[in-house]
Amino acid sequence: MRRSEIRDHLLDTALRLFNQHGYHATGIDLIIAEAGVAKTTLYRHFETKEDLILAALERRDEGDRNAMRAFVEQHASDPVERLLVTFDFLETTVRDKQFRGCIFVSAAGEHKDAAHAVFRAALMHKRLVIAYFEELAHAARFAEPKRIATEINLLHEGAMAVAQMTRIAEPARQARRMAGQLLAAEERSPSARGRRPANAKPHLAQG
Amino acid sequence: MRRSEIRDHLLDTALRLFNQHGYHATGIDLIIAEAGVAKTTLYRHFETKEDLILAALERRDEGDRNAMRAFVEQHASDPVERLLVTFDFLETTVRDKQFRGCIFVSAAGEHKDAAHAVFRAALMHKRLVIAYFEELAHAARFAEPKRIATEINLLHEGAMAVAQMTRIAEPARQARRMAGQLLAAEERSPSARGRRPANAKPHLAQG
DNA sequence: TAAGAAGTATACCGATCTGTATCGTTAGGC
DNA sequence: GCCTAACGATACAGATCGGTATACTTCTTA
Repeated sequence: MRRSEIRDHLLDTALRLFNQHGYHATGIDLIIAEAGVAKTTLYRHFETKEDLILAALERRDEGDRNAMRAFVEQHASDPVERLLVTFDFLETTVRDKQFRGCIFVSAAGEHKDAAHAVFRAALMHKRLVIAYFEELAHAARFAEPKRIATEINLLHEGAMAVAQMTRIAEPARQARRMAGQLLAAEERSPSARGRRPANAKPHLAQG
Repeated sequence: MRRSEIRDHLLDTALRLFNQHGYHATGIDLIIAEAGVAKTTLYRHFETKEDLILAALERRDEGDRNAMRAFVEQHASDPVERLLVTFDFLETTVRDKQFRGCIFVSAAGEHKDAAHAVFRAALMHKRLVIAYFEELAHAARFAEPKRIATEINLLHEGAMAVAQMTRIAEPARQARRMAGQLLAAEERSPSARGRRPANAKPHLAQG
């Protein structure tokens, strides 16, 4: 392994173990053993375990949001449909056999102080995801894109929490159907309704 | 403190600290210090820390579900309204300044192995809550009470996850409005529709 | 009221935790 | 090709973890 790759390899290994066992339950010794590097090397890249966690969350934040954007742009062009397609992306996430809940919610759950850097990093991820939903809701010309975004986000969070316990992908599909039902009843700007009547898209109600 | 009260006092102290700091981050020494008992006493009541966690979750499971039942029965008699009132109970929960996320989701998040006793205890709580929702959905004569129950549950989980991060109560109200919107569009058995037309209850759509 | 169960206080155990120190080796940029 | 920074390996420090042992005291109850 080239030296320039070590940092990312450490982050990926740590993310895998944090997801598998949790943050407190994953020791530094396990991380370096799984990554196959010396402890000195880890502490040359990251000052403390908390720094490692923060860097790992940052990496995952970027990766996840980029992946969602790419998935959405590839699977739908209609802006309303794009909001629903985010649930298809979610389904691919929870369908992974290694899925054990949202790592950001888990991170906040193990660092519950709202002033803690790890909590704030997790919160920032959620805010950026909601901002993306709002961007989609705005493009779809919904009358209240902010509210639509938080509703979509609430359904995402619910599906992930349920899937964390049941370890099945159905909650993601159920959340998609619920979102379709709700969006079909939402007001959109006249120009949007003119081009695409809100009640004329069966996929909206059927998810 | 009477000796018969010590066990419950230990469980309440442990629950408070688990909620405040998490399960791994809460040490035995802190629990006994906060409870004001000797370590020997704790280990006379609970064989291991895991046993303490399990007993604490069990206590909280019973308390929470009883509280929700009592709240619902006190605040609504109409069976559809009762499903929505569960979100008012949720709002009282997340409005507590000490709310830091669902302790069962956090427990599962820190004990991610689906075969782990703590994970299974958390899962059992969720199943019992869904069973109660199904009971309410059945009483409301919805055509698919099982699906309705899981949808209500998904909204509950979403609201709790969002409130865990934002530390505000609004997600609970938003989830109630979403539930009202969804239930208003649901089919109910003829006798139910005969007595109470599904589309004639404005509170359903407005939450 | 006497006996026994359960409480307190404290010292201790071995394991594990994060993080550091030491030192020989290796790889990459000039 | 050489110099230096980064690597691997290992030992270790100091704190904390869950859990036990011991010795003394207090409450409960038959």
